[in-house]
Amino acid sequence: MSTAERLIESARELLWERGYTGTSPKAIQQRAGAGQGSMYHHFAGKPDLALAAIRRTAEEMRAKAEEQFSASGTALDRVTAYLRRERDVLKGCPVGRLTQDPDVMGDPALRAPVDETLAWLRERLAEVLAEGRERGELDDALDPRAAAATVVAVLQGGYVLARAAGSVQPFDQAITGVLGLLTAHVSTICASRRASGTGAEPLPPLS
Amino acid sequence: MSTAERLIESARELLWERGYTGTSPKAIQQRAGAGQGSMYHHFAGKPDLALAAIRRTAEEMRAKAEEQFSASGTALDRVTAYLRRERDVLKGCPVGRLTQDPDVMGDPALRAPVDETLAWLRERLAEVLAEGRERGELDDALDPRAAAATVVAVLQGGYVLARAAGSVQPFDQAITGVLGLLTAHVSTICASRRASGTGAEPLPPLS
DNA sequence: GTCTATAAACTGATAGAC
DNA sequence: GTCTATCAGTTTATAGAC
Repeated sequence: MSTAERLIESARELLWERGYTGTSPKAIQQRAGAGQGSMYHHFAGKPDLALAAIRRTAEEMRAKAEEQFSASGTALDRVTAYLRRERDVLKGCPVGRLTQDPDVMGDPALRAPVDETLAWLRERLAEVLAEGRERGELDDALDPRAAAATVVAVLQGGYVLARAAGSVQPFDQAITGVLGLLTAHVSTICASRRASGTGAEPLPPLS
Repeated sequence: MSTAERLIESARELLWERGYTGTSPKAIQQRAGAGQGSMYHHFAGKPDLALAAIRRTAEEMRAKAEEQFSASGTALDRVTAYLRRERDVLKGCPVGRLTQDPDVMGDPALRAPVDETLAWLRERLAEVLAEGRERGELDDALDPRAAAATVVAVLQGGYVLARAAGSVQPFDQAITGVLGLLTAHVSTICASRRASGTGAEPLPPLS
């Protein structure tokens, strides 16, 4: 791996672990095994290197999410696959955590990938949910945009709860909770079943 | 206000705006209008002052939440009041944001109030939801602990989305979304109504 | 109690040798 | 390209005058 690559990867790790303010150029250089001059040869400075790191992290995050979003199965299957995907829960979200960094949010260039990534996640999830509604998998009462924002928020907030507790338990509970709430919107067939006391039964396969 | 008080209040503001790592003793002193010696006379150092500030913020947060939790009305009324309460959305949660600060999470004393506050929020919300279920307001299918974790996560994640977007819109959408999902669990009466196409009507008053 | 002075380490960057 | 040297400013204190 080239020196520039090692610097970017080291910056990605440190930004995830310690944030922008908590990450010094020196720390990045040491982790990358590079000297001062080497870093300033490849990058204009800390913000420039951070931008490269943040862009790569954002890109990677979208690619991983798209794997679940574009998979086969019902809308709820895909949302469940996304939420239940293996994650480094206690490390938190490498993109979401940057929203707490005033120096990142104060720099339009650094902020843009953060903004775009979370906006893309909401849009893409809204599309998946809207598709599920059109197919008759999901209740018409469900607002795809609002539900999408809720799903992304549960994920971001789940990380916060897990880190505070030092345990994945509250994260898992939050995910379980929102999936349970979404299940109640799985077509009106489900609602009528629940009303007649047979809610525990699975739905029939899709046509 | 005494010098010690001014230092604590200044620390609270700066911890909210810039986090622990991003807040220097010098910045706290300047905002408080106090000298170096003054701060070190009243507090052992940055961690000690931060602890006083974090404890106060945590206490205030619990007190505000308890206002809504212990209010009158149905469980859903109280959860709605809590979620819809006026908030400084773009500033984020002064307690939740500390979970992103490795120096806070690495110090057991600083971490404790953060952990305890978010755990208390989940427990208290679970109690409110369990009470609503016992009263027959909420569906038996709803898991109070999971739903409570979801509600707190939506709040914490909503802040993240709002800060990323630079707008309260995704926060409001996430809240609207989770309240919409919860509404589907408002007693089985609601489910049968939705199944029969009269879901827009309000529920009858409680006995 | 509050102030100024001092200090060792770190931060973010530049200069110039190799 | 990579290195070491240097630097002005900041961070987190401590010391001691008032």
